[in-house]
Amino acid sequence: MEPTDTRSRLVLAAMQLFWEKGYNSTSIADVLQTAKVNSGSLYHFFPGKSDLLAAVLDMYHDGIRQMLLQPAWAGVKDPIDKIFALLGRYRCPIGSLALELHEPDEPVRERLAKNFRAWIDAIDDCLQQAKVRLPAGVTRRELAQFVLTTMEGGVMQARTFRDVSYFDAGVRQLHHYINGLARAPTTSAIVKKRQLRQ
Amino acid sequence: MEPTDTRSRLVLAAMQLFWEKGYNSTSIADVLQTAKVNSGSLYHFFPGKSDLLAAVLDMYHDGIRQMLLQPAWAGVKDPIDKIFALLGRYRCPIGSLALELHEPDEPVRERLAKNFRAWIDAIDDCLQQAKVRLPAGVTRRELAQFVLTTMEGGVMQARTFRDVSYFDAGVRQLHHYINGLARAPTTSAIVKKRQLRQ
DNA sequence: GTCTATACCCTGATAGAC
DNA sequence: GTCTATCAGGGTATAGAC
Repeated sequence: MEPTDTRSRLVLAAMQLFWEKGYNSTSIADVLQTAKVNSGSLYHFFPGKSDLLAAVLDMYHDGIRQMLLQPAWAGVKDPIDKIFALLGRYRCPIGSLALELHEPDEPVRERLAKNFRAWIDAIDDCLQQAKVRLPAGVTRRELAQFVLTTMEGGVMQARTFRDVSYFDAGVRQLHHYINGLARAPTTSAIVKKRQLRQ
Repeated sequence: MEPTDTRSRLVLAAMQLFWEKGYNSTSIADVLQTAKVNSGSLYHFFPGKSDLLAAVLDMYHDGIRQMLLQPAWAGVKDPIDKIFALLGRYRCPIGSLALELHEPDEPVRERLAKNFRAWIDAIDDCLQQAKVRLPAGVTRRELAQFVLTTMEGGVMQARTFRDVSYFDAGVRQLHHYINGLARAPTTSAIVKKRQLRQ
């Protein structure tokens, strides 16, 4: 398993192409050409195209911490800020794939869901850390899902209008919402005082 | 132009199939079979498949008031309630198409945007009617966009998780957000009093 | 405007030698 | 594990008589 063995080259090429052109518009031939691999080799590793997609989704999932969260959160302490650091940097690449596939086969669908869940978990963690600043009535998990909803919906609108500001506007609204919910970052001592006051 | 002329049958069949199976997974042959039309006739009316899609999108756009807004708003007076009546009933059929097409040609993209804009306009109208109940700082248009963002993002998540409750959860969060912004429905007299008080 | 037949291409996938 | 050559099928679109 060298850094550029055949299988890896295939998955990497597929990842890139699926991202750039979408799944349907990427042909096996495209992947072979980009990866500089021959047809026979691809089918040695993968039974078919959708298995290649599954491998790509696995790679996304496995890399989420190291490749996405860590760099986005470098130097960011406040958990709420972390959420928006994430939104500021990424437009969840999985989302485009998720809707492009109208009825994905089960292995693929599972992996899409697994990726979504990983994003929601990451945001949920942030909210958990900001727990004391959130009012009691807030369903944390649901709010975490809502962050992802905003991200996905924003991506879709931005793409259709060919204008990223639609994405930004969605994030701004979400920020407004969460700011309205959460108290400003404070030390736990101050928070406790506030809680007592209510 | 009878009610079931060839062209209409084609557009209607395409609309139905694009909705059920998606655009890519619907073949021309599928459309022909459903519409009970022959290949030659289709190409007499439409240069190609994407032109058929454009016609479908036009039909969606032209029907938005009569077929979507009117039935959803029957008996609903409060403008904020109208927004959620819409969300309660529809899952914006255009959204699925919008992301399925990774890079739609310009005529199609324009029509997708036009449809989105029509939805945003409808929601914007509601917000406009509820204007006095919204705080001054709210960017109305952006909030209207955000409603659509929630809708689209919710559709995507619900589909991936194969669970509509993800959509419902998004709507609930949005409701929570807007409730936090808007004052309760009141007569204009009371509203005026409140405004004076501030 | 409608019909049948069909061209033509690109797709995913396979065969089988090396 | 890798290579070349190739298949079978379905896709969009066309031809040309009626």
